[in-house]
Formats: sequence, C-alpha cells, structure tokens
Amino acid sequence: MVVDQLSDPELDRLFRAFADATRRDILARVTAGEFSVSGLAALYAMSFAAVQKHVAVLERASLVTKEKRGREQIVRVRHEGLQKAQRLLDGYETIWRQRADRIADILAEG
Amino acid sequence: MVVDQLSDPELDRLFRAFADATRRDILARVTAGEFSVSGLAALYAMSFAAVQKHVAVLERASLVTKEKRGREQIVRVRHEGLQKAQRLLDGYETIWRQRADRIADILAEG
DNA sequence: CTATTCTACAACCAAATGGTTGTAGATCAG
DNA sequence: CTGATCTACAACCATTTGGTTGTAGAATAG
Repeated sequence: MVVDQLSDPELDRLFRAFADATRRDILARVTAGEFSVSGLAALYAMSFAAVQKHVAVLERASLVTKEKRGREQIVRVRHEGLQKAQRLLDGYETIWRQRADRIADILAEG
Repeated sequence: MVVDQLSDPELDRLFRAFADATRRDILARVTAGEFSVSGLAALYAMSFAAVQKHVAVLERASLVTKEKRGREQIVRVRHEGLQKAQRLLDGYETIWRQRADRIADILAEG
C-alpha cells in the first residue's frame, strides 16, 4: 500500500508529539543545535518538570534521544523520526495525485 | 523564519488530527474517493457518533470539508491542510540540513 | 402519510494530557 | 565535605479525548 502502517501506534506518538507548540519549538531548537534539558527549560514559562515531560514525549515518539554528559542530559534530534512522518504525508500526497490523475483521465475521455 | 508559526493553534489541530489511526484511515479513504459520513461509519467497529466525531476533528483541522447532498453529508479532503503539515515538516528538514552543512563545513576547515 | 435513513448533538464515562509541587539521587564547584 | 545544579519521578489536578447511548430533526422511499 502507498500509505502503509496506517494503524501503527508509533505514528500516533509521532504526530501527537508534533501537536503541541512547545514541543514543536523544542524540536526546532534541538534540530538546530545541542541543548540540555535544563537549557531548554530556561526558554519557557513553565516548570522544569513540564519541559522534562515534553522532552519525554518527543523521546517516546523517536524524535529525540538523550545522552548523559556529566550531570546534564543532552537532547539530540533523531532525523529518522521526522522522515517517517514525512513519508506518511507523502503517502497521502501520492494518493491524492493518483486520484487527480484519474479524474483528469476521465475528463479527457469524456 | 524557516519553520514559521510554530505556535499556530491550527497546527495543533492539524497534527492532533493525524495522531489517531482511525482518522488516518478516514483521511486515506476520502483522499482516494468520496464517502458519506455513514459510508465511513460502516467501515469501523465503532458507533456512528464516534466516526462523526472523528470527521469533526478532521474538519476542525481543515483537512476535510462536508457537503450536504440530499440527506447525506459527503466528506471531501482539503489538500491545503495536508500541504500545510508537509511544509512544517519540510521546515524542520531544512533546519536539519543547514546544520548538517554547517558541520560539514567545520569538518572541511578543520 | 409512514417508515426508514442519515445526520446532529447532548450527556455521560474512563483514560490520557499538560500542567503543578515536592522529594530524592548524581554530579560538579569551592 | 558542603552546597548548588541537573535530573528523575511520584502525586495530584483540571481539561481534553475517544468512546458510549439516547433523543430529535431532515430527507428519502414506498
């Protein structure tokens, strides 16, 4: 199938991770460079624990990993997670274009 | 900015809409062809009202529209919604590549 | 007209989300 | 060693989510 694994719970976590402005911002930050959890927490008007949870959501969605360095935990982006989301959307795009082509064919014949 | 409107609540609704297997399936179906709400409801092992709610979530996310035809409500995909999601992911991709290039440059110089 | 179909929406419920505070363990600085 | 910093995690709370059932209105079929 073009859009495969539509029922994959990994996709649930992936898109849910994107469905929050703070997490989208965190993702943009750690995509551009390195941040510790506390470094990220300093950026937002919410508790450290709240940011910690957001990072955990991104981690469970396979969008970031954490790596211990001294007493800090460095958050790094996992590019494959992003690519998986892109592939799904591209799948819909493909279906849509196929239908557009089919309709064009019908119009051309009729 | 490359990834703009990171705080857009429309994006919250958009990605949350994707974060459910039933909604992803509905989206694939209505992307490939026309379905009424009851036509969709017949496909899933849940109540009509539950499917109705899923369609409503997709509608609020600007991913589908409903059009009344007789006593049926025809669900149609809105391609722009999908494109908006794709653009956001492409924005992350761009940031990621910029950093990858920057690192490559540093390695080349060093 | 009557019965059926399709839809809309309210009320309810359990579970998950997104936030908080508090406690405790590691690691580093002095 | 002591104090500060960074992290982890539990407990709690309000709101949202994803499902249910039930009621009611519009449109179609016979």
